[in-house]
Amino acid sequence: MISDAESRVMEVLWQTYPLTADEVVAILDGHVEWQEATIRTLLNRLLKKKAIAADRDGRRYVYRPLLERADYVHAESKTLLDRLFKGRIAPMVVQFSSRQKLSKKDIAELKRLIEDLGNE
Amino acid sequence: MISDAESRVMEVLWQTYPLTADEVVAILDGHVEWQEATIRTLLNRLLKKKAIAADRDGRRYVYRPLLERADYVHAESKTLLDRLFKGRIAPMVVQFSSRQKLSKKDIAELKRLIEDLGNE
DNA sequence: TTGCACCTATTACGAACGTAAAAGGTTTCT
DNA sequence: AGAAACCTTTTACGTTCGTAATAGGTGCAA
Repeated sequence: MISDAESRVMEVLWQTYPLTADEVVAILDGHVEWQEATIRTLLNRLLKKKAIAADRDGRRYVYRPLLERADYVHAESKTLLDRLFKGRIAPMVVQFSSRQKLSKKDIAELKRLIEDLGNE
Repeated sequence: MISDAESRVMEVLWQTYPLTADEVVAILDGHVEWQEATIRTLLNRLLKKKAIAADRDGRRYVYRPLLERADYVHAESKTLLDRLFKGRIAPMVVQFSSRQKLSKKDIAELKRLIEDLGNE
């Protein structure tokens, strides 16, 4: 429901909000190669999709997210897992680690998680 | 590069190949609600994208995958991880488990993986 | 050999996307 | 008041996607 380009804008608002359109543009500048007009279009599409809200602030609007990042992230993750790994996370991790060496940090984090899950 | 609908067709061919268009249609029947024509369109788009190949077999074609599932799966996973988790898998697992209880099977599998990775 | 059956290839069409320019409405400066 | 500046809202346009229908070619039965 939220497109790739739109999610770039969401990321900005998840980081800080409220922001004016100009501020969003400023933050994205250098990271993406979009014209200001493009970013305004994306803000409007997100508005129409109720992913963000706009509050009037004097003569301009300030935008803030309505959709929460955690919900979005979970939905996207679940879609991918369902589509490619029958909904299970372990096979994804296994597959991933067979292609790309996990960092020490990753291993440590996973280890800790497993331990926590184990003795609860 | 490969769309959602197209990947449904790829899954069929990854499972068994070569297959005629009719066979693909037969296998998908009941799983998706597409007309035969739709599936043929998808096969042609996949051909154009070089994701599959068609070999003439008498008066018809048999299709087989060119793109390997493991490559596709890895690419898709990586894209998602990069976009949402800065490329790291552990945060994804942590996030996921905070939203959705991991099955015993998942936990066991992860545990085994971690152990294998640990002492190598 | 001619029409039919059976395939494949071409064309269609609306919605969503990426990307952006143009038009409109308010302040504000002069 | 009129023009300029600054925002927002509309409109645009080429692609890709989902979903199909139709046209085109070829071997086989009559």
